[in-house]
Amino acid sequence: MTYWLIKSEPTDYSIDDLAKAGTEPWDGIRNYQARNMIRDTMAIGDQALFYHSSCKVPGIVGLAKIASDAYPDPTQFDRNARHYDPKSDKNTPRWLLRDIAFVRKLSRIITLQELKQQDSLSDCRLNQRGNRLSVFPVEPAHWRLILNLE
DNA sequence: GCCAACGTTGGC
DNA sequence: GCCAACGTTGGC
Repeated sequence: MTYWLIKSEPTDYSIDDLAKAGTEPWDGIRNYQARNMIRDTMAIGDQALFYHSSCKVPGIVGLAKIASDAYPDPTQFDRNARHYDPKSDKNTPRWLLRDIAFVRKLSRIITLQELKQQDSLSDCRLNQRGNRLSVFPVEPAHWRLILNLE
């Protein structure tokens, strides 16, 4: 059982989109470190903080949970997809994904600015420099701390 | 295997 | 739109 943080650009896919869909294949991850965690460490039922990035107010906006095992991301073979990967072979797909399910929206956005002000979260990956991974594990203590800010 | 060039992420 | 901090690619 691992807690996660997953990022999404709200203009691309927001927490409201997930709320409407209920469950959604979490596609487009094209980073080996992220791929390995999706494949090896994630488990069905794991919970995740849903984070909005590259937007006016970056921050945590909701909760989701992992809803499937890992399987090949179909968008890697789609010539017209944004994350098409011509070098990925259908017999040994390079990129995997999992379905994620909507749990709930937070009552308010817990902003990145706020999270940065928490001394106890200074060793959370979110607050470390050059943090560009779109998915990473969150310590249980950090998880509780973050949700207590809600 | 090194490393420069290039591409991407994401806050600001 | 800028730029820091990566990750990836490809020549050698």
